[in-house]
Amino acid sequence: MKEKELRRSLSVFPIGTVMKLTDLTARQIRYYEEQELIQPQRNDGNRRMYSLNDIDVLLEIKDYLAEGINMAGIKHIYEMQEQAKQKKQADMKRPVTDEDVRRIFHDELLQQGRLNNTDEQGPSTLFHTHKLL
DNA sequence: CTTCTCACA
DNA sequence: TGTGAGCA
Repeated sequence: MKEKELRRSLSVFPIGTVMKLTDLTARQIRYYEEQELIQPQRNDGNRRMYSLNDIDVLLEIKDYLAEGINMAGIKHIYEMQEQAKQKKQADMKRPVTDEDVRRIFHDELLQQGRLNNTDEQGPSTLFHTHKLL
């Protein structure tokens, strides 16, 4: 069950293929990389090469965008996933404190608030992001 | 032909 | 985000 992850991590698709698979423009794909949502590798010719995992993330981003979440919100979602990943180990040994609960609750309120604060643009939001949180 | 970076009548 | 320029 490890070879599979390794294969999904292999960067073998040029941006053109990713565009067709995700329906995103090259501009958007490169922009999301700039936002550190994906980290495609480069081949000898400086061409970006994407992995299946990169494509999965891109597809997820497209869904979040469709649900009205802006880039700031999406970045926070992935930031939290990373935090949860690193914190998981430590939390395994340490019992959950009330401060942990407060932090989690605080982050959720932050994201929900972002739906109203039009710090970016397209405010056709105010939808139901609750099911994601 | 495809992708890259940079810039904006 | 789109789009076009000028390269590789």
